[in-house]
Amino acid sequence: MVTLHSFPDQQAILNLAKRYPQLDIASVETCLAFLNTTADVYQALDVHFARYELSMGKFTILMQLLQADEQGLTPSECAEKCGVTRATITGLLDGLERKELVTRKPYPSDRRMLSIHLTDKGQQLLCQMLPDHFCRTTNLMANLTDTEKKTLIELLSKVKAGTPAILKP
Amino acid sequence: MVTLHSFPDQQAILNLAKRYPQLDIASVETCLAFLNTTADVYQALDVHFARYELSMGKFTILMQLLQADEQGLTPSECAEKCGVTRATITGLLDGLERKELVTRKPYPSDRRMLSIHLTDKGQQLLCQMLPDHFCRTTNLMANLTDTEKKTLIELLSKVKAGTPAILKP
DNA sequence: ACTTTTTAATAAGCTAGCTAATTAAATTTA
DNA sequence: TAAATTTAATTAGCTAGCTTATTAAAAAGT
Repeated sequence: MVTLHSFPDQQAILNLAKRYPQLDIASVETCLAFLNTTADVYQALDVHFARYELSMGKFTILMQLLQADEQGLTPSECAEKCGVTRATITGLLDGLERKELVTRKPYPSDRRMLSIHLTDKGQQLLCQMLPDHFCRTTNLMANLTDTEKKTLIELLSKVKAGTPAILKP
Repeated sequence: MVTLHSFPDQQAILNLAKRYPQLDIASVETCLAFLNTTADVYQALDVHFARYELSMGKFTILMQLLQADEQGLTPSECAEKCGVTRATITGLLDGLERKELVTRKPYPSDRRMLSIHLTDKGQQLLCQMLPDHFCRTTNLMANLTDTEKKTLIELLSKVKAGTPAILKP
């Protein structure tokens, strides 16, 4: 999980800007605000999921399985839907299986694959926690009006559109 | 690092909203937009820091040391400024020391403490990478006008203000 | 002056992410 | 039909975060 904060004060940014003309103060401040908010939100979410002895990764898999049909999902499908590698999914499923929240079943037509299903216990846990979960998610965003939520989504998509600039060689 | 994505489609959110009246669609969509943007930005930043054989945590420590005075920083001060535990700082300093970017020196007046300093090599690495780093940070935010950057900072601080709602028992 | 408590850094053990390699199974190629 | 290639899941090894415990050193209390 990410709890890293960065707290440079205004003076530190100004000092750096003197030495590095490439530093755009407004951009750096926006970036730092984003990273600091991320650290806080993730830390709070970790506490939240820990109440139910879950992590965000485990919870995400459970949610994907809740919405899957009777065939379940393969580990590869879980990896794709959750945006992590298959190796990571293996570890997460190990934990979920140990807690008896999911089962790994053979895939009928391909012995390389598995079919992952929610157990009754897993379904019950989600039923129990989702009201609380959605309440908290709603309250996380309660300080924003509906217009502000839309604005935030638009601005975040502009930030996201800038990520290739970091990846470029 | 966090690369977890969550990609529920519109229909999935609507289905859940039918079963869980606590689910506020606008809040969940805003939250998911935030988490997805976070995943992308962190993934891109990981690639960026990896070019210099660093991680965000290591880079943050180096930046704190760059701005420190001649006394350096203690590991405790690093932990506080970076927002992680002292145990985590120990591991990060191990890596930075192995790369000869920092040195651990005895603290003059208290043998429990250490004084951490940038090496010449560490300073040279920062001088070399910071122009590129600030260019990329500027480009990450280039799709936003200055007004939008200020708006984003304000909206993020409202999100951050909502984190106690997740922490509350 | 000695004992107790607190503090700093680290070690141990864990989770969750990654990459690369491995094994078994399916598909493709010749 | 057999060999070669590709795929799915896992394993191994790593990093970076955490908590808890440990050890050495300083501070506080008696």
